Amino acid sequence: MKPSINITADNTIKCDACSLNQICIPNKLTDMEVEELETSIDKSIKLKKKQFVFRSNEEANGVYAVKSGAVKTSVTNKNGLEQVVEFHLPGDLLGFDAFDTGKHKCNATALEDTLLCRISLEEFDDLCDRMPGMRKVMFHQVGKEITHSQNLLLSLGQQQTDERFAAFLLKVAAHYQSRGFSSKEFVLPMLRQDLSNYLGMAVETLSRIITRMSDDGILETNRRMITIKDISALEKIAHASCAPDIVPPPATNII
Amino acid sequence: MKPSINITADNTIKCDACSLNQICIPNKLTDMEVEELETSIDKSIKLKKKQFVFRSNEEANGVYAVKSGAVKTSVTNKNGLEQVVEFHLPGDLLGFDAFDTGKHKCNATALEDTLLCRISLEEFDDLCDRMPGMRKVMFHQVGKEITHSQNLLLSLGQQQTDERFAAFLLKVAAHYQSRGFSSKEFVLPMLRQDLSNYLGMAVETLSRIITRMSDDGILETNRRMITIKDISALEKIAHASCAPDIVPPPATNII
DNA sequence: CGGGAAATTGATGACTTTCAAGGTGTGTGG
DNA sequence: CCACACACCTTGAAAGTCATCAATTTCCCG
Repeated sequence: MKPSINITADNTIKCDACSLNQICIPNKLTDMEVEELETSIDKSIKLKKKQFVFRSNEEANGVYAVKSGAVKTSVTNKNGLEQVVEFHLPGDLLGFDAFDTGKHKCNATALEDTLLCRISLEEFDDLCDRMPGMRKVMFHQVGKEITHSQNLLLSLGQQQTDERFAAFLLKVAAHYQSRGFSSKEFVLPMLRQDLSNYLGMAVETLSRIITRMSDDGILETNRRMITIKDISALEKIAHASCAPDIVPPPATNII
Repeated sequence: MKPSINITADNTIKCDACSLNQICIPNKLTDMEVEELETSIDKSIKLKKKQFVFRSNEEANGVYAVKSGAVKTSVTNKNGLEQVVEFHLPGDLLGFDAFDTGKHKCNATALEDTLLCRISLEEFDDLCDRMPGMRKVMFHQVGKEITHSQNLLLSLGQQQTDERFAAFLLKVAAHYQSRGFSSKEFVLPMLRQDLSNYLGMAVETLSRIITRMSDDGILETNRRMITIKDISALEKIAHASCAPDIVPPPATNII
């Protein structure tokens, strides 16, 4: 485990000049609101690989945005077993797991050297009170996290290992595409260990899946760089678990 | 699939007379707030087994509280595969999956004949604006759902089938105990099918686990009635997945 | 450049699913 | 009120998937 350092970096880039402003908090705010937000942000959080952003049961210090690098969030049971809950890439927010109790429910760890922006909880609360756009940010984020958890549950509960990995790749590809990057060629910033944990399988299983898909010409890998060669094959694998006799249930609601 | 009926029942019980008022919304409100809440509740929702409370992608009609019976919520993928997300017992709330977009993300189905109370979204929004207690209810509920999803993820990703079932039983037992009922003897209102789906295993696997635990004297079952005979054995099974060489990570935080 | 962590590969076997059949209970209609 | 049908649950046998263990290779960092 790396030592804890909280370096203060230079702090010159304003939100409206930040390359992430369309996918970060500002995209839901007016120019005036951004101006005000600006004064409340600590843009100097610098983390080295394996350092914690925050830890479970800890009093929350604020809400974070990933500027560069990557962060994983995970929960741990009393036996020390870890389950990775989400990977946070540039533009993603984290820290909302504490917004009801004030204490974090999961651990957040830097996967590589990472830059973060932070708003303190008090200021975030205050901004939520005064800015409708900020409440939108919060609702949107919490809804996103709930949806994410449900999808992951569906994946872990119902899909085979290769289906899960294919679906994961497609999700990451869509993520990068929506941010203007290549959806065919990208870096997976996490260890195989973390990814296999997230996908609910052994490292060896993940490794074998990747090898098999490479052999089949579906993708190419060079360490953490992934190149998708046959996206339709990937889609076919991701949706393989199709029960033939499923019919959509009729709409019998109470209202 | 049962037909859709929306019967209006008699509506005489006030919240402060309801046996669930300590575990339902009123427990976070002042007497005056309850008085006001009272006027906004439709207490007449009556569902038959297998009817939907609401369905995925549907415009949300409100927030619900289970008065009697039981409801399951589940998500479905494009292949029609279902994953049960949660079982809602008397006193539990549901409908918060729509609170950011206004549209539900999951299906909610009555597991047996069920009575519900409902507040419309508009009135809920309005009450949240005016009553601090109501915001507390919302935050608490959303936090609860996030925590629940994370725990279920941890369970599906890291535990063996019998560990998952044991942990589930202990959770239900704790739930009933906290509501003043027996923690040793209770009814599981859901089908084996739904429970096995929730726990991420085949029905047959669940059935075999139950049989084995009965043979081992850990529990007795009569259809849906469960009697826990040896709770410590159950706890031992639930926590079995203890890796011997896990040490708690040192506290290296950024703040 | 060397040590160690991370990733891959292979062999084996446990756990779980699947398929199939039988049993049990519930509810509905006569 | 009874009987029958159907849905639900249980049990058994066989097959597959995936985890585990162990060894090797690759790559990263100091």
